[in-house]
Amino acid sequence: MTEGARELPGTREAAEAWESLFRAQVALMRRFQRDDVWGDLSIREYDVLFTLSGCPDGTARLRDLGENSLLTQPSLSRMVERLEQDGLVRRGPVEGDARGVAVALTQDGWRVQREIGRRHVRTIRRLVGGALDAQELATLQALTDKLRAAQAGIPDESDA
Amino acid sequence: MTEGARELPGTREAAEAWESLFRAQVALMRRFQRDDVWGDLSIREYDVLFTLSGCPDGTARLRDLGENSLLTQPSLSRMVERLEQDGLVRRGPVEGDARGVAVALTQDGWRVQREIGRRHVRTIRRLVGGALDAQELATLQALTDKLRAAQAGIPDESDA
DNA sequence: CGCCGGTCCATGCGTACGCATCGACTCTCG
DNA sequence: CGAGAGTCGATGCGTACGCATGGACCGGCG
Repeated sequence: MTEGARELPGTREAAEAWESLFRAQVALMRRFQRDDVWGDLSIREYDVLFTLSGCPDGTARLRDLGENSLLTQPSLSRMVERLEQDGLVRRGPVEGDARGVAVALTQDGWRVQREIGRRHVRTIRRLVGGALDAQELATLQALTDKLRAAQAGIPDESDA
Repeated sequence: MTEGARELPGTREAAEAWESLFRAQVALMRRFQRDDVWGDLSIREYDVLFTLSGCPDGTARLRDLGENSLLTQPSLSRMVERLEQDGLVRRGPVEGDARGVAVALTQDGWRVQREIGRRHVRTIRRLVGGALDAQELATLQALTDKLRAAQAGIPDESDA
């Protein structure tokens, strides 16, 4: 603490860590986007398929899909509509809640996700695995997992 | 290595680290977006102002701005056009290259960036600083800096 | 000097996005 | 059981986006 400014402890550290995290994500994302592995769909659409592929039966509620996405609810709703027209997902009712929409991967959806994922993971290995060793990767994963998990416990506004 | 699959060493570790990093970024970004600190401009527009605020004289070439952004060149071009109409930046010629466009923060641009930045950094401190301690933040920053820096040295295609 | 490939930014165009809102349904509570 | 608040997803509408392309300029080479 060499400055005289009455800065709350940890503010600079937090801001700089976030900026580094954000910039790293942007730099990698730019390269992933340029990568020629996405076929006909956008990286955001792939992300939805990927999320579904990690859900039981490749199925999730529209609402739950939105939790892991930066898209707004209307945008996600229309994206799923397009994915259904492309035959990659199917929309159906939710057991026990007539408001809900269940989104499920079709056979084609599984296949497309697997094919793109296989190519994509190769790029990840090259760009991420080529930058950090196994120990560093484990540490990075632990820290970002912790960072993400903690968000659930922090309220929207701090002014108690 | 307990699996029989012929998986290249480090592939899973790299993929899992990237997914954790990505999800953490999405989770934080969602909360930042909901945060009521952005005034009239989008988070992407603020990011441009923030980048400019870290450049000498608050000035950068359009091309260089694009390097730190996920936006395409045409989108960035039009965003800067809007920011100029809003009086936040000024476009001018580049010394020694008549093709280039220099983007500079105006007085209003500096002020708006500072005001939003001040509020935003408070949220960062709460959500990021509230999740990791100083040591962890330093480690996270070091790893993501290294990850980002390494991208410059990795070619687009690996198939030599 | 004149040409030619490469770079930099702008523009036409179709599409996906976010915001506001709506209709349908669920849940709570009197 | 019925009313009102809350949740979930769809839709109208204006706008920002990405893709393809164009025009201006730079740099190298004959």
